[in-house]
Amino acid sequence: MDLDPRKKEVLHAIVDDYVSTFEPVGSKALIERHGFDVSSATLRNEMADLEHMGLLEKPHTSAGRIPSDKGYREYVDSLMKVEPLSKKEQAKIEENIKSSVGELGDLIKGAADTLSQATGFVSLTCSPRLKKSYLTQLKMLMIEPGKALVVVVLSAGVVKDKLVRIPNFITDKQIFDISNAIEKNITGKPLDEITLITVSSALKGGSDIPDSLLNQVLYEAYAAIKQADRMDVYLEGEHRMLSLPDFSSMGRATQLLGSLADDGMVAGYLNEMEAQEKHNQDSYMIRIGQEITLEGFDDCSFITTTYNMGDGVQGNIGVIGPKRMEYSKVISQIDFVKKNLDEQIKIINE
Amino acid sequence: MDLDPRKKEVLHAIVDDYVSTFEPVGSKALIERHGFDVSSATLRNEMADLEHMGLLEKPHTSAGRIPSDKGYREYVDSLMKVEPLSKKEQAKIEENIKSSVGELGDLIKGAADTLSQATGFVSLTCSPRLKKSYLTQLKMLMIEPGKALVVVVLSAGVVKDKLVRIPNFITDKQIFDISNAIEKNITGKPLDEITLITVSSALKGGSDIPDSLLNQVLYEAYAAIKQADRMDVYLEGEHRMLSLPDFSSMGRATQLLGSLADDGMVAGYLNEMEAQEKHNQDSYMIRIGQEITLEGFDDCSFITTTYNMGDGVQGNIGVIGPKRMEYSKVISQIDFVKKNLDEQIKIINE
DNA sequence: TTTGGCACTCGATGAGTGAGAGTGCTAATC
DNA sequence: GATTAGCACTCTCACTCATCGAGTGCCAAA
Repeated sequence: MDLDPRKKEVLHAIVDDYVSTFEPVGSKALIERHGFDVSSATLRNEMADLEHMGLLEKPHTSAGRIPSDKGYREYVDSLMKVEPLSKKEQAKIEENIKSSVGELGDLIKGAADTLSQATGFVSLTCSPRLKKSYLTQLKMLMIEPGKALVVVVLSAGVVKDKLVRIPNFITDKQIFDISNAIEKNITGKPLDEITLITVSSALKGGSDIPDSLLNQVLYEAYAAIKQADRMDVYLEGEHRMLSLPDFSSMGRATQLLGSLADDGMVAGYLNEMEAQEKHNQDSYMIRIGQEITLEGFDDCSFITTTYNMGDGVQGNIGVIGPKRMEYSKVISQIDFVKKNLDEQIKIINE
Repeated sequence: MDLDPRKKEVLHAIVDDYVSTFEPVGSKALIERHGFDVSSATLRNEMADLEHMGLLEKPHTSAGRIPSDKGYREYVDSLMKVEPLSKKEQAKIEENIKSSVGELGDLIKGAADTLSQATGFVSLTCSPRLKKSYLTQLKMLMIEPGKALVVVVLSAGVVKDKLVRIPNFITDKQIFDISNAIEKNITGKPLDEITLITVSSALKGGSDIPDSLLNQVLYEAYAAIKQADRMDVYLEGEHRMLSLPDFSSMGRATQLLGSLADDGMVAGYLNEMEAQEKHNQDSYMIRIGQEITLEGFDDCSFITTTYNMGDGVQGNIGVIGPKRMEYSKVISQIDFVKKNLDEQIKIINE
């Protein structure tokens, strides 16, 4: 979109104003608050132009203008300048994240909490897609007769486990042997290339256990491996959306929280988003208003980026907020949280 | 509270009416809908009496009556009759719970989802208090140099694990020996009697690892054991509260969801409730309105019961709903979900 | 103890009104 | 050709006011 400089200024000013006041911006207000040295009539003409171009809208005839989805998009793509957070805000985020020590899961949860608190919106984290990471260890541990714990260790130090049932009279020693054999078979293979056949091959016949029982154990091991790839989406701070004027009508609020409650839907959309822009990894994915194809998110924006777990394994972190948000600030916040998270993960992993 | 029979009838009718209509109940409505064969004036007198006794309230002078917290309490304690669910409802719940197969965690989550869906309120589950359960196994598994997985197995078949850091040059074999020694030391002990000293005793000096490093490993093992006792509260269906007329004012809704977002607070209160009525295990704990000492739950009720994991280990399951609820029905629903959950857990554990 | 009658209270509803903010358009001006 | 002043017009919002109806409390009679 090619706008002459003044139109850019006007759009910029209207977005800024609307975001901070949540009130349609009129030509007079624009002069008062932004020191344009032209008359209100001139601005009215500019605004009418911007409206024809689809960048602004009017809620009704005698109100000021608000940015359209396209207007926000233009603002995000070409107008805004992302500035770093103040020292104070940085310190708060740093402190928050550092205090959520412990395991990886706690750390990510802590980052999500921090992000939601900082932005006042819903934060979203998604466990890394592990399809491409490879398996480094597989252990099966007898818990009691008939029950074993399968521990799957992946590259990037990710550990997953699953409690499975096995035939009752399989012994400690047998499980140990089986898991060693499986491990030998599949170590180093990317997760998405492991099939039940890969798991089983080279095992049958080499054991003193009847095939049918062995198959059961193998299947459980295989299921545990596949489950490691489960995509976990975690949303935090849903209630914060209720305090926003954007969702102060009960209807909208109900609908939004209802949609958010369906983790699976959000996870699916995240996947879709990622497929759309595979090119620029490590940068931001932004979806504004109706660009979001999910029902009920017309007044929202998604902003996500990736965090790094090493070995190229990446998860997602970001926010879901009202489309009327301070994009530049929110992006800084996400960016800073992400950096801190990356750092802490590195420390955990050595 | 000793009420003459007609007062009982009147209170019963008012609670029923108010719960289903959410409108203050007047003397006329009472006659129309409940076929009392006395005049409205008589009922007015009865209602005035019940109000003096603190069982009813008036929102304002010219409105009907609504039950007070004390009124609901009387209703719950002496008036209502709990009736079994219809076959249809039973079937739906059964089906729902059976479809959430997999690990214990999935099962409990599934039960919570089912309960929330059936009642339309927030469901609440809490992992069992494990203080009194004893340790049956402890294994440490080397993941990579410097990292080990501690697997803690408790009575009732509960398995917990934690990824810990250990000194870099401790070997596979050493970890194996240490975990065996610890296991020997504490197997059979109740969780709350295990201290760092119990874990360490009889180990020092008996190994070729320097004490300071050994201590680090022991401490991590101890931390993993202690963490097994972590009380996990899971709330599901918060958004459903928004659809209830009871919380249709934005202010109340915001406050309620804000409070619910603090899992820790709810967990703490649950503990407190349990301490108060240790006598009648396996039955219901009900808290109505202001009986709940947490801020912001004046219009809510908690109803919880316990589910059984075997060996006397019990977790909690229940709902948080508006105090204006069909208590008898909700109790039946909780009861039925609990029974199904108990059954499924038994199947998982054999 | 119950009942009919009556005056009174109070919230909800809806119509009417005026103020205020903002627009688009036209004609004059730079 | 771009800018501006002026003006008629539109639409929302807040406020007032009157009315309606459901429900109460109380009193006197049955």
